[in-house]
Amino acid sequence: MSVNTPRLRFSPAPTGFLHIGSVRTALYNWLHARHVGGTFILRIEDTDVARSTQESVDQIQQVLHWLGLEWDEGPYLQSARFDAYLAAAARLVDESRAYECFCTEAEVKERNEIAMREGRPPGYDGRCRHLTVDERAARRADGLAVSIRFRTPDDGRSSFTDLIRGEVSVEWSTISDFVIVRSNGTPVFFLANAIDDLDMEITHVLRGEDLIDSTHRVLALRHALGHDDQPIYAHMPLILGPGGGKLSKRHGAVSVEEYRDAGYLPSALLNYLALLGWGPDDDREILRNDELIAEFELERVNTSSATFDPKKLEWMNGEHIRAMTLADLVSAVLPFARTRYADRLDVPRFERAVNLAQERATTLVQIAEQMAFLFTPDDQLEVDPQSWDKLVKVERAGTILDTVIDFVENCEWSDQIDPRGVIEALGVKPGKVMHVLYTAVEGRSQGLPLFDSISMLGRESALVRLRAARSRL
RNA sequence: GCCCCGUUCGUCUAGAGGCCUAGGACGCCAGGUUCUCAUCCUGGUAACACGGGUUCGAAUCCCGUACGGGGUGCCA
Repeated sequence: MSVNTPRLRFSPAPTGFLHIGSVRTALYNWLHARHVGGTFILRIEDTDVARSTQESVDQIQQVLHWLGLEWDEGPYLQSARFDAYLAAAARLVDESRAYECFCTEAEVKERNEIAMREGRPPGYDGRCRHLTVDERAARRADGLAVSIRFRTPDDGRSSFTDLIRGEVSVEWSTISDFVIVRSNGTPVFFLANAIDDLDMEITHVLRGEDLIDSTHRVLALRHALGHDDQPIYAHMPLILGPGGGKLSKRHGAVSVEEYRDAGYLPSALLNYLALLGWGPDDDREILRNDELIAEFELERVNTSSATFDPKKLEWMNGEHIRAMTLADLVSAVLPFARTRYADRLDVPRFERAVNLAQERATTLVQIAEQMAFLFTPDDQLEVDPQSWDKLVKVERAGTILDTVIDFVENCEWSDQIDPRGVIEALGVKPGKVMHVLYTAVEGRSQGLPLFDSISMLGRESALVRLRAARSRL
């Protein structure tokens, strides 16, 4: 009805953590809204009072904020609009487009199971469809619980145009009457969804493919409510776990919080998710948010479901880390450093270490861990067993350490303490034994560049560590 | 069971009838650069699910089969 700006909504159910698939739905809605200058609305679909939690409502908003998917309107809570839905349901009953149903959930379920067993299609059998006024009154007098069921058309087809898939249609006879108000008096998704999209003048509905079949029911409801116009629908492919099937906990992290805590950047997560089912029309893979917005085309979204690949996400996160300014990266790593070595953190050294780690890390957590040796007291430095084994096997390891200790003791101090000369003088190729020094100084045979590391630690601390390794030999 | 949607390298994808002896990216493998590791560079591996049509010509269009996913809830 409004022919003004496009209006889109992300409408999660607050029944748990925000799944990575839901995040992509939010992202595509947001991207399209921003791309066309539309309005992005957050609507919480909490009609299932029993399963919805305030905690989840808060979490959804936190996660969206963290990702930078800011909404323009809302959050609207459906639980605050029950009156509107119930009034509409009452109207539908008056008009005979819906009817009171006295079957209990358990009864319907049982009948469905019997039908399945006997090879008949399941679905509501229409038992309460044609009750007379008297029959209804009698049942109510018996104190039976009442739900309201929508009467679906008996024949004909339902169809709509999907922006991604084209025409989607189905035979009405395969869709049975469905509940729109539970016997506890609360409205069901289909009803609330239909009414809200109407009231909020939603123009584009982008959601997961799992909702494609429910579209027909929502459309029938809209029609019954007096609206024959349809929003533009686009059903996006689902995200599968490695090996196919639902992406679930057994595949690793499936909630955004887990990725955030593992040191992933919002920009990388968004970039990766955007590319799962869509791509710009050139070969670019690393895209900033503003580039995603500029390039995003709903018409280019794929039709087939995609498998989530943690490896590629990790690579992409590394790319985003490398693309950051040092100042941004420093503040991004800071919280991770604080939780690890809060009081020992010294800022100039931290910044220098971040700078060194930037080109060799894929997550923020990795960066924080790579520099841990800098903020660990000398006597608490943990030496990685494998690295130590490797050190022990080096011929003349003791001599090498002695020589380097002597060098570090007497050399002129600078920001690059390079012991290669004295090692070479021993007749040993420095490259082959450098891991000895890494292990002694950093606790691992691999890590931040050694010359910088010794310099950052300072002469005294470096000597303590080298001597500790020497005497442990 | 019935209904809906889908099917290009292991994975994400390009491909809208001839430009495809199918391109890019991740991964993997092999080299190179480098103070370690990583980054980076070079090269390699590897795919149009199958069967019928339509057409001079099909990865691209149609039909069927197989396979995968979703729905069939008083969940959303």
